[in-house]
Amino acid sequence: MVIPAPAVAGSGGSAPGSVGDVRRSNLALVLGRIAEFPRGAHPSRAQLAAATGLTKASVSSLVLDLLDAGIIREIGFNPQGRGRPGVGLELNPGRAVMGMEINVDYISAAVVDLAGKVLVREVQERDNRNSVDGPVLAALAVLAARVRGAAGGHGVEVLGGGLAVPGLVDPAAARVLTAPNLGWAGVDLDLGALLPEAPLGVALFNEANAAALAELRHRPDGASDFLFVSGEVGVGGGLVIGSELFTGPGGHAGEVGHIVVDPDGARCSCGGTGCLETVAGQDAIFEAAGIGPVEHSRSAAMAKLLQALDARQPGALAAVERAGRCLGIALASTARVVNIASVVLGGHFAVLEPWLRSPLLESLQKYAPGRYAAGQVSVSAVGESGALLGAAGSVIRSLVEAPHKLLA
Amino acid sequence: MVIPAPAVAGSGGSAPGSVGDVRRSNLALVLGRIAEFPRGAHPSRAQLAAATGLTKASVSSLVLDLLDAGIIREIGFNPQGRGRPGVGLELNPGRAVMGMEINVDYISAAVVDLAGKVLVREVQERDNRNSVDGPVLAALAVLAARVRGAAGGHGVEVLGGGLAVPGLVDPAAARVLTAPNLGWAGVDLDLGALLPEAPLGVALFNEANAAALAELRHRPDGASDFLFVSGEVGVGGGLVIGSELFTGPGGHAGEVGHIVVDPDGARCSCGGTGCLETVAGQDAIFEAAGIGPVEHSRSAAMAKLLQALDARQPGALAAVERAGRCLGIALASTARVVNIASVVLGGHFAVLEPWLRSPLLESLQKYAPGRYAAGQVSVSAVGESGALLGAAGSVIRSLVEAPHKLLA
DNA sequence: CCCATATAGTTCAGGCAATAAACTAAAGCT
DNA sequence: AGCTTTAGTTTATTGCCTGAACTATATGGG
Repeated sequence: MVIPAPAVAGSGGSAPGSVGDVRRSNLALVLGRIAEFPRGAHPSRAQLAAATGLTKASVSSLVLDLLDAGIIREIGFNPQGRGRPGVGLELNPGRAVMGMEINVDYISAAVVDLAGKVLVREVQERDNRNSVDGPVLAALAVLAARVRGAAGGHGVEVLGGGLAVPGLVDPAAARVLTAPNLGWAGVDLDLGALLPEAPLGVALFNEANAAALAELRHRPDGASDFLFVSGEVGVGGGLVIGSELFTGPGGHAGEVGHIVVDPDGARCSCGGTGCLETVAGQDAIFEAAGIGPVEHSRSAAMAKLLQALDARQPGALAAVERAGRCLGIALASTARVVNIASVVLGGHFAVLEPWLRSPLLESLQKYAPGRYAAGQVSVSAVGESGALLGAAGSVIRSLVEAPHKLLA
Repeated sequence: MVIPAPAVAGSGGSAPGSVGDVRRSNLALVLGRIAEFPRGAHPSRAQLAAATGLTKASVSSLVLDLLDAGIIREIGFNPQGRGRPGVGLELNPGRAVMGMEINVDYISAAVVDLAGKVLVREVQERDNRNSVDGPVLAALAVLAARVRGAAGGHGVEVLGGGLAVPGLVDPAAARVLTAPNLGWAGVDLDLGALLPEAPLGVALFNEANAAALAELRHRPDGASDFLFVSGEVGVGGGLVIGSELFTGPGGHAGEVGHIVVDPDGARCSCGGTGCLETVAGQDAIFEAAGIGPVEHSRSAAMAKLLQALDARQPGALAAVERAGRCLGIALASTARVVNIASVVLGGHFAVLEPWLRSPLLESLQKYAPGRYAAGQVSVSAVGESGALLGAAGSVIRSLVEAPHKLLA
C-alpha cells in the first residue's frame, strides 16, 4: 500500500490541492503586499491588483475578507492625480502580537501592533542563571499579563506571541533542548499559559534566530541574505536566506559559535575543540583580556573591557583582535558552505565593532578573498531588543502568510 | 507606484494564483507519486488517490492528461486480492533524457529513460586540461549525437539533457564562471547545440551538485539530508537538504573544499589560506605522500598511492590520515552551519575510505561530538558516473515537477 | 457650472477544476 | 450463479478567478 498523506498539508500552504487553496494563497499574496508596503504609504485595491497580477474583482473580494476578519483596515484616501482616489489599506493597528524574551540577566515583553509599531515594552531584571524553568515562566506570565493589560488600555487586541530563548529549541514541541547559560536542558514549556485566550498561541524561537529576523525587518539596506552573528555569553547565529530563516534539516543551522577556528585550541562547553566560542564568546574575551568576574555582572565586565580598550591596554586589544581574526575564519568557512556574502554583527560584537572590524576584514581577506565586500560587514540595526522584536515580528509574519487562520 | 509582478511566478509552481495553477500543481503531485514508487511496483489510480488525498475522479482526469502527453503509460494489472484489479501506471520508458559530463580526463554521455534506467552510455577519453571550450563542446556534441542515435534505435525519444562540469556555474545563464581544472573562466556555453530539437533543452550543473543528486536517487538508506563530498583534483561538495539541492543565495553553497581547516596552512588556488583542498585534494595528497606526477595521469598516481598504502608506507599513511583528520574538521564546522548529520564520500575519498575512515571519525568525535552517528559517514552508492546520472536525473526530476510543460 | 476624461471599485456572466455521490466494470468467494 | 469488494467513470454541485460592463468619484478645460 501507499503511505497515505493529506491532499494539502497545512504546513506552508505551498502545495495547492483544491480550489480553496487558491483562495488561501491569494489572501496571503494580497496581505503580503499590503504588509510590505513602505510605512506611511497605503496601497489601494487597484494598486494591489497591479502588484499581484490578480484582477481588480478578485482583489476586492479578497480585501473584503481581510477587512471582515479585522486583519486590515481602510485608511484615508489615496489621490492618483486624476480620477477617483483609491482607498488606502493597512494592517490593522488595533490588532497586535506580543514578543517575549528570557535571557540570562532579564525577562522582557513587548506588544507590537501588526504594522510593526512597539506599543508597550517592559524589561525586568532577573538572574536566570542555573534557574528552574517553572518560576521563570511564572514571572514572565505575570509580566506578560501586565504588558497585555497596558496594551488593552490602548484599545489593542493581542492575537498571539513569540518567546525567544538563548538556546537550542524545538519549536514544534515547545521544548528547550539545551540552554547552557540558563542551565536548562530538555525542558518542556507550557507556552499556552503565557498568553491565555490568544487565538494564535505562543511560538518558541531561538534568540539568535529571532534577532536575525528582526534584522531582516529593520535592515536599512533591505538585505535578504545575511548571517546574523549574536555575541552573548555564547556565540549564536541566525542565517537568513531569501528573506527566510534557514534552519537546516534538524532546525539548528547557523550555529557559527561552534565552527572550528583553531584545531589545536581549547575545549568548548559543547564538547568540541577550538570552537569560535572559546575565543570570541564574552567570557572568553574577558578572560583573555585579564578581566575577572566583576561581581557576576557581565555588563560591568563589558564596561571594564571598553575602558581597557580605550586606554589601549595591550592585553585587551590582543584579546579582541584575536576574536576578530577567528570570527573572520568562521565567516570565511560559512561563506563557502552556505554561500552567503553579508554579515550583521550583534551583541557584544556590535559593541566591540570598532576594534573588531579591521582584524575581521583582514582575516576575511586572507581566508576567503573576494567573498565579502567591505560594506557587507555591518552592525545590528536593532540592538539589544532584537530577539524581542524578532519574536514578535515572526508571529506577525506567520499571520501575514496564513491569514485564513483568522477568517470566520 | 507599485512594482508590478506577475500573478503567479512560473518559478516553482508553488504559489497558485488562479484555478489553472491548481491543475498544474496536482499534475505534478500525481506524477511525483508515480515517479517515486518503488521500482517494479506500479501504482493504480485508486492508490494514487489514496496517496495524494485527491478524489478518484480527479486522479483519473489528471492521469488522462499525463497519458495523453506520453509522460506515463499503463502497464499490466495490479490485483488487490478481491475486487477489480487496478491498472498499473509508470513513467513512460519510451521517453528519455540525456546526461552529459565534461571532466578533466574525459567526456561522456548517457541516455536514461524516465524510469531511471540507463539505456546507452559512452565515455570518451579526452585531455581537457587547459582546453578551449569550443572544441570540447563540439566533441561532446558529436558524442551526444551518436548516443542519441543509439537510443533512437531502441525506439526512445530524448526530451532534454543535463550537462555536468567541474566548476562553478550559473545555470540560468548557461555560463561556466570558473573551472580551474579545465582552465575555463567566464565561458558561455551554447547548450542548445548539444541536443537540437529536444523540447526541454539542456541544463547546466556543477559536477559535485549533480553527483549529490544522483546519490539522493540511489542511496540505499533513502536519506534526504546529507552532504556529498566530491574528492577530485579539487574538493567539491553538494548539499542535499530536504531532498533538494541547497545552493545558497549565490548558487554555490556546499563548497566544503574551501573551509578553513588550518589557519596557518598553505595558500590555496582560490586565494585563501589553509583550505581543506590544500590538504585533502588529490594533488595535495599525492604530494604529501611523496608521489610525483606519474606521466600526468592521475589514475596512475592513485594506483601508486593505493600500492603504497597497502605496503603501509608511513608517508602515504600519514598523508591520508591528515586528509581524514582535516576532512573531519571541515565536516564538524559544516554540521554546525547547516545542521547536517550525514555525509557521503565520493571521488577519491570513496577510494581511500578504508584508510580515511578512522581518522575522520576520530576527528568528528573531537570537533563535533554527537553530531554524526558512525553510520552516517558512508561511501557513494553511484561511483564515478554520479555526475552523469545526476545531471540526467535532475532533468527527469524537473520534468516530474512541471509536467504541464509537455502537455498539448 | 458643466461636461469630458481618467481612475477606483463593484456587479455579473462564464469557465475551469475539484468534490461527492451514484454508477459501471471486473475481479474473488461461496 | 450471485454476493461482495475494489477500480474507475459519469454527473451534478461548488468555489474561485477572469473579463467585461457598470457605477462612483475625482480633475480640468471651456
